[in-house]
Amino acid sequence: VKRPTIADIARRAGVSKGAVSFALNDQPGVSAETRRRVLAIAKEIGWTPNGVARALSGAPSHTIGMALRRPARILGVEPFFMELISGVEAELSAREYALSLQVVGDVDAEIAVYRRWWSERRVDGLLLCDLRVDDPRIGVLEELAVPTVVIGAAAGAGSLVSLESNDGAGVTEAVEYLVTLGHRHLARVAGLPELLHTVVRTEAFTEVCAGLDIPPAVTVFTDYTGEEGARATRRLLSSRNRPTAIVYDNDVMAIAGLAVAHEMGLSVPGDVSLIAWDDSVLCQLVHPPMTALSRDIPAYGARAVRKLLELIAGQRPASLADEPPHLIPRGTTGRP
Amino acid sequence: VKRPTIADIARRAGVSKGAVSFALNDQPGVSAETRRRVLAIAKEIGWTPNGVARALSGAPSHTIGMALRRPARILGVEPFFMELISGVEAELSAREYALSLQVVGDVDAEIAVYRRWWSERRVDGLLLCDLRVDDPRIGVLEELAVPTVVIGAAAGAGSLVSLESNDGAGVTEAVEYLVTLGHRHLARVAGLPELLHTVVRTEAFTEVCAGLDIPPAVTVFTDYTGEEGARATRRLLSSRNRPTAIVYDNDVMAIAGLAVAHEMGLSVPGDVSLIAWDDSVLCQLVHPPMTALSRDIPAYGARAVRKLLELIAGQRPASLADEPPHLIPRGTTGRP
DNA sequence: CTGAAAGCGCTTACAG
DNA sequence: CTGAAAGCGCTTACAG
Repeated sequence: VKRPTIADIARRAGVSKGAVSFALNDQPGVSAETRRRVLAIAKEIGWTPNGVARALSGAPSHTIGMALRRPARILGVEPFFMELISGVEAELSAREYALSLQVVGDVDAEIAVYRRWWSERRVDGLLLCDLRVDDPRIGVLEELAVPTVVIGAAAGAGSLVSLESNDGAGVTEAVEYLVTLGHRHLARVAGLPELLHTVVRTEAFTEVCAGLDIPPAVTVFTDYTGEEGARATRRLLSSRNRPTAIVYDNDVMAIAGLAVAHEMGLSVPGDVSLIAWDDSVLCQLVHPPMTALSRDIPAYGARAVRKLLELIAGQRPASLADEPPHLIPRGTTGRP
Repeated sequence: VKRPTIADIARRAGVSKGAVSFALNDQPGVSAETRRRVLAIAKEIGWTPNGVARALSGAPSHTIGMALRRPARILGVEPFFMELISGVEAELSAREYALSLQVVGDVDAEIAVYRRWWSERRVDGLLLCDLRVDDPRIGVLEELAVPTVVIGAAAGAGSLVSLESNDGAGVTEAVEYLVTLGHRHLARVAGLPELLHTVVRTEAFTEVCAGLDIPPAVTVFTDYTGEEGARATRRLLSSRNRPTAIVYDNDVMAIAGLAVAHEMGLSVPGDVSLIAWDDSVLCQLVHPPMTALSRDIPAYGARAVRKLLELIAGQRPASLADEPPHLIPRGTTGRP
């Protein structure tokens, strides 16, 4: 059950291990004839490279790393990450790259993982998610000089390359749509306030509301769970100055909000309009079906990977904003 | 930015690299005094082990592997895997183990990944999901003799250790409950027919229905998506011999089925009762709330990991069935 | 109890 | 164009 090594190939081919390595890696230093013979023998005896040995010699690992710090209970609930990962995987596996995924408990553990991965050359680059205000990870990764693409909000990405999620455009589209319908009292059930993309959305809300000359949207921060989404909705809908429309930072909270509205005897969209950020089957299946800001998350992950691979290849891709989300009007929005 | 190695420690301590290695790994062969000194120096200069080098020397990698072969679009939709993974991660990280996760396209790619992982000692063991009828992975893993715990159905697990998901108990509970309510015409919207746990559920249905002296449940196979769940429901509800109750193999399909029933003008549970396999926020948030077969999936993942770690430690844990799912009656079930 | 050495499978300067 | 050697950071027999 012993795997063949380059030493086996070298013996059979009657050349040195070094020559075999050059031939196998398409490097100059061997004749065309030797290269051909080495490749044929490698194929014949079923040789495959030993990634661990390569990594120890400092060769690229053909692996990119991603650490997730969201609490476990949110990971299971939000399809966002699995969709992102499926797009990432699709792009990587087409190029024979692997993904190393690690769930971490806190930012120190996360940074320790990056340091280890990079110093052991276990990864050739990183995908960085969920940027926070004054994120300590940025400085560390800049110092390590590990190829990194920041996903999501990018204002605090420092010198790292980023692929922004264009949340501002989403806010604009949602608010303009609601205002066109006649709404003036907007609310937002937001995610974790320390996440940068929450901040970006909040600022965009302020700006867009001011630009359209309506009162600023009331914002309630949550942890993304259905429970907190329901609680926030209950609070908003029982306040004396009840909003006529609510925008939610994810679909789970929007669905929970819809249930609360029904429970309170309010009609949707008659009494209150609802919009979910990120579309999903959930949004299509509830009654009335949920108006949503949709984006192609797997494609987003795939684009981020392509950028990262360019970076690893020594290019210097530009930071950009990704495609804006687009609004899919369904049954939960109407005139106030 | 160069990481300290055991050679640095050896130089400072005035001993050999071998002695340092023994001290660091708590192996016999060094005096208590030397061990203490080595440990102190390692801590002082911030030494951490290089996993790649250890792996190349055949030491345990403190990593377990898991390959997922579900199509990407299903991964994003079903919370099952993220919940399982979060339980697995929780248990692993408490013991300083890492998880290697790889999404693969087909069974050959999956087997290739296992061979590579094992021969490079990138993993100490595997978690195996989604067993199929005559699963070719079993024979390969038996031959490689890699510590493996099979999750889910275990009938075809060969000599591998398994932690069955106890689907039979779930079927019994659901069917007995429906029959007690007065149902006699049951249907089931099942998952992929080639998955072993689908087969196990089908057989359990046949057996339980026969035991309770009611006609066998009509079964429609799907790919787990909401689309196919909706289509299957439409077909069942428009057949001349309409079932009075439908059990779904996952929550997404059950929610889709509920939407179809509403669309067709049928009352739930007045005209038809619905039960979802696996509870989730979706089930709690729809109207009426969905009766569900609930199980603690993170705990299940954690238990599987504990079994695997026992196996890796050289013990021979027994194969068992996990806790049975329990029925949570909600609004979608009632008398026919 | 300790040291010196070989080896894991590869890559990469360094000589010819 | 090719070979022989050193090295990546560790572990583990093998001698003392």
